[in-house]
Amino acid sequence: MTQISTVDSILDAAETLFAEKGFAETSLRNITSEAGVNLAAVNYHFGSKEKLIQAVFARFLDPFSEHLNTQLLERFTDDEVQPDIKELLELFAYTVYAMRMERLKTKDQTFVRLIGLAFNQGEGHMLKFIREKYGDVFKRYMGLYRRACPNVPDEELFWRIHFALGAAMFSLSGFEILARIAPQETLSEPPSIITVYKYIIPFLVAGMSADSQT
Amino acid sequence: MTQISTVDSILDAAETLFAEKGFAETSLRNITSEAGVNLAAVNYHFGSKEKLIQAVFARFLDPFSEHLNTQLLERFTDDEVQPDIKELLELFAYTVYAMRMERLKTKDQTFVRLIGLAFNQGEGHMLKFIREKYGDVFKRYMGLYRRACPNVPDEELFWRIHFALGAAMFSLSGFEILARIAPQETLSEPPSIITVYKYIIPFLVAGMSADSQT
DNA sequence: TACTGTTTTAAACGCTTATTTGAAACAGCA
DNA sequence: TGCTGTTTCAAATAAGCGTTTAAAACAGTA
Repeated sequence: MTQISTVDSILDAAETLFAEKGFAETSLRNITSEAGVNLAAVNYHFGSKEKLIQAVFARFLDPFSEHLNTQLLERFTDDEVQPDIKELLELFAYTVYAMRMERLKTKDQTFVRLIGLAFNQGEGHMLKFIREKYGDVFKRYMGLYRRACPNVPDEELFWRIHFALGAAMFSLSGFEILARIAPQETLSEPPSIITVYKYIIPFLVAGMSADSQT
Repeated sequence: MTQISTVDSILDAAETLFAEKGFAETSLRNITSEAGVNLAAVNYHFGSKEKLIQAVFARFLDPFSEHLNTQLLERFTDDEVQPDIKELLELFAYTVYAMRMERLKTKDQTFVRLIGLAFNQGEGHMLKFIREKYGDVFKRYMGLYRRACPNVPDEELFWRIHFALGAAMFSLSGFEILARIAPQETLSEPPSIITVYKYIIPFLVAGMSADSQT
């Protein structure tokens, strides 16, 4: 067990607690006592609670968007070829999953829950922060769907992508609660979050490929 | 303009503010000053903030579940006929829309945002309250999907329904923000929340009807 | 009018919050 | 060792929170 810095233990604790309870419900005293550091450390190292929240997001969104971006440039270079919807969805899912694997102590649904929080209780400035920092990668990703679904008009495609985003975020971030009430196919196999990945891909592929509502 | 009671103005203000900012971020002082009533009125009429939250939910979920239930019993009585997925989705969408129409002052996405809050920051006891009060109607509704998708196993169908729920909740509750950045098909027609209803139905029908992941 | 129960009011309660402060502890270097 | 900049610490600050209280205002009835 290597010694980790004050900054990192604050980020670790904040990430976990934010994902579990939300921003407002998590106090700095919660975070610092969980991290085993002094209360004043947050304001010393980050300046304010607000900036701590942004730092938590930056820590996992930076590698996430970088990973996604390099994969996009690597695997979808040819402008002539029509990208495969399933491949696009799987790439995104795998990137989320890879981020999770990089830090073993983090729970499966932590990242998705944080993203959901940004949308639901960020009061705008959180989404603004995310859009400004990571908007370009997202736009490039959306552009590939544009090419993958040439028969779907721009407006409808925009909403379809957000339908997909919502489906994924809701089911993944609420996985722990939902898995408890979900029926199980086989008793031998305990329900893991992989199940959701397995089921959601064909669901979204079908939705994205549906005939347009002209 | 008819005079409304203290209780109702508290519920109105609480509903709006909760949907906008969440439970924890909305103080009783916010609510009572917005409602134009005394601070103590909340604890006098509702007992506590917690019970006020439940009252806000009950006020719109009671008529919602009743409307949905009567429609289900009315239109899907015959156990032999296989229900149509599109009809099931449209019934749900219409019920949400009808609840919105009943109270004109309420914003389009208020109800969906509240439901989303219950899932995201209810800390369990909110979902418990909803499940206990409205679980039966939801189960009956889910049972119809069971019959409508005979080739999809229970577990996969369960997740598909929650994918659909997530897609709807995310896009509807975030409509105001998303509509601002969405491309518009025709400039003549201003983007309304009806657009989302129009687009999401075929998306979800296709997803729910997709081949199972056996 | 006098008495009733209900509702509203202003003020206070005790507690938690984010943030600030100044001193103490620590590091690296002369 | 003595100095310097960085980091940690306990304590205090001011503000906001949900909730309670006791008195005032109100409505209905006898």
